[in-house]
Amino acid sequence: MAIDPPRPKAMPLRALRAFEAAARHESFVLAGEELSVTPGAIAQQIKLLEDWAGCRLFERRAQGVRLSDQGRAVLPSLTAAFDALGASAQELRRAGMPGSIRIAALPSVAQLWLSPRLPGLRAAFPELLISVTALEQPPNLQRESFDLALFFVNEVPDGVSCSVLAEDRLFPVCTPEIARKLKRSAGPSHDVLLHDETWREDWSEWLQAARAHSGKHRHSSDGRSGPVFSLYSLAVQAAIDGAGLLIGHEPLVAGTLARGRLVQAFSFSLPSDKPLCALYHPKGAESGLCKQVIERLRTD
Amino acid sequence: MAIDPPRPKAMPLRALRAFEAAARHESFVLAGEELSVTPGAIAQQIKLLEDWAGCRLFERRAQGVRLSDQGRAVLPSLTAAFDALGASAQELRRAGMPGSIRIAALPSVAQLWLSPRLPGLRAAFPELLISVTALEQPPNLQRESFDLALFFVNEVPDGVSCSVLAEDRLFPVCTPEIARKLKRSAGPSHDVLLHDETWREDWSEWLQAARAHSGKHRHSSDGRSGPVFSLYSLAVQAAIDGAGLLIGHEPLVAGTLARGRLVQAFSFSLPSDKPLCALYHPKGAESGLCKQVIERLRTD
DNA sequence: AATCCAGACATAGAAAAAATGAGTCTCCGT
DNA sequence: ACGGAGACTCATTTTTTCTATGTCTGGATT
Repeated sequence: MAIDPPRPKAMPLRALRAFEAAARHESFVLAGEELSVTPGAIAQQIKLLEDWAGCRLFERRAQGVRLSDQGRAVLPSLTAAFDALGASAQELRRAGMPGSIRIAALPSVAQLWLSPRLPGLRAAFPELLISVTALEQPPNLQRESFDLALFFVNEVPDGVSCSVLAEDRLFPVCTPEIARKLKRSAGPSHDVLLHDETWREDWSEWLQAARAHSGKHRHSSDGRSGPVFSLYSLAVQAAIDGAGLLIGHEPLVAGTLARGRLVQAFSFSLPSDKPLCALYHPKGAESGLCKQVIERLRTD
Repeated sequence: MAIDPPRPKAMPLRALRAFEAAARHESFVLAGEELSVTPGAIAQQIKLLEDWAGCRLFERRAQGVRLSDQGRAVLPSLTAAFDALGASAQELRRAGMPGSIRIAALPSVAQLWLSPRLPGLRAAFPELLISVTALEQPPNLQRESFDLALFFVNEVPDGVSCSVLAEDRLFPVCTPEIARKLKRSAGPSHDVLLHDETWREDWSEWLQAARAHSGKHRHSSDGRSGPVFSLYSLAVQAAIDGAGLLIGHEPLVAGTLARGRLVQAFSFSLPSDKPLCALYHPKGAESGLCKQVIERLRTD
């Protein structure tokens, strides 16, 4: 009669977090990215949790993992629990640093859109401590300690508020000199196409839409050739330096266009379905402040 | 302009758990006991969290800690979040081991009350896997993986169901030989009093109540003298061996009394306000099974 | 007033947990 | 058949967490 087996171990918190992320993405690679660890670390945590729980949480397949029924059953409540935990933690953190606002933004947005507006923002809220962090992906506002996220998005997770700052339109831009040359050749057939790492399909999409629209703008490479920049602002700089044609995102190149350093190369512009949005947590203690900041940014 | 500070670290889960426990108890010592670590470990985790959040969570005083306002503000939601997390984790674990029931019980209850009933229970539920763990304190059923907890309690935490298995009464017990001797001396004035570690006040309380009731039963030591046993079952065994007088808890000595090994030494018995209860989580997947088991135990 | 004591703290060192890195395997799609 | 993506394992390294020990503080006790 098994009296007194060792007291069952407390739930493995990190393993639960790893599982929650992995289950949500149905991928160890993506979970690893979310938590900033390697996929191997996720795999180990999952194994740990499987041992603790006594059942398989994922079906392993060569091309990825698939959530087991048991795993699927608890995922919603687990996610809700971690969101609640995140909310509490953020509440704590905000209590610790009142009168400050943490902004997350796409690197290109931070540099090309937000940066010029920061002086005005500081002037409008002199007491406010502003910090800006560049992220490739929108953070989970329920979990991570940002008050405001500036990204191009078209769908918003539950429990997050969204305010559109600017619509996005795609069109090729280049220096005025190159534009004059293009006037004669009627299309970018053989010109250098500049690309951004995170928007590699921009040229393909624009070319396809432009052809459908006007029959023109055939390009030899179908929009895949040319140098790729890891930061959009570098690509913009290259375009300013006359290195070739870049697909401009309207909110990001507006300033440069206004200063005449770049011009719209062709009249066709492709509306994007992902406007530049300000995302924020409506329950955040600073959400009133947040709204004021957004209003200021939008009207700047 | 501080672009791109290092990405803020994810919330420190263990530190949050430590804080939640410490805040709930307003004591690092108790929190340490709950989590099975030293108070120093709790203090370190708290410091970590304070650094992360950027504010003091406790006021330190020589005689203990006092929760700060910020800390107090988040405690309810934090507790709720961890309860939710615990519920999810337990759900996972139950999925992993269906058809089993984990019982936590006071060591004395496990040995003296539950043990004799286990064969009957196994007979009634042949397929059921039963595990029994002895604990000094009732576990938090929201967090720990027990389906059923058997303890003497008079108040039940929120969200936990309680079924009374037996009322408790306190009265001195001893061997029949000693009882005969006592008949002549009219009270336990100079006899050896046996004590249990976790119920050290039993003798004092019984003596006080007995004196108030009948004016008799004065004891030279006021109920503080005599050997102390770390397990009640050892004290019972000592009493059976004629080592002295022990305060019997009715549900725990009923069997021994029935077998005639011990007898009630004096007629006065003190009703306890803490009946022997079966605690269980009403939302547990196995709670139907749980109720059947309780019913079986109660009628045994 | 002197002493005791409980509880919190700091530090160093030990122990445990987690993460990495490299190499392997398996299936999918070409 | 081949290449690639994704996950696995295992050994190693790094980080985190815990303990052990001694100190300090302020209320309670004598």
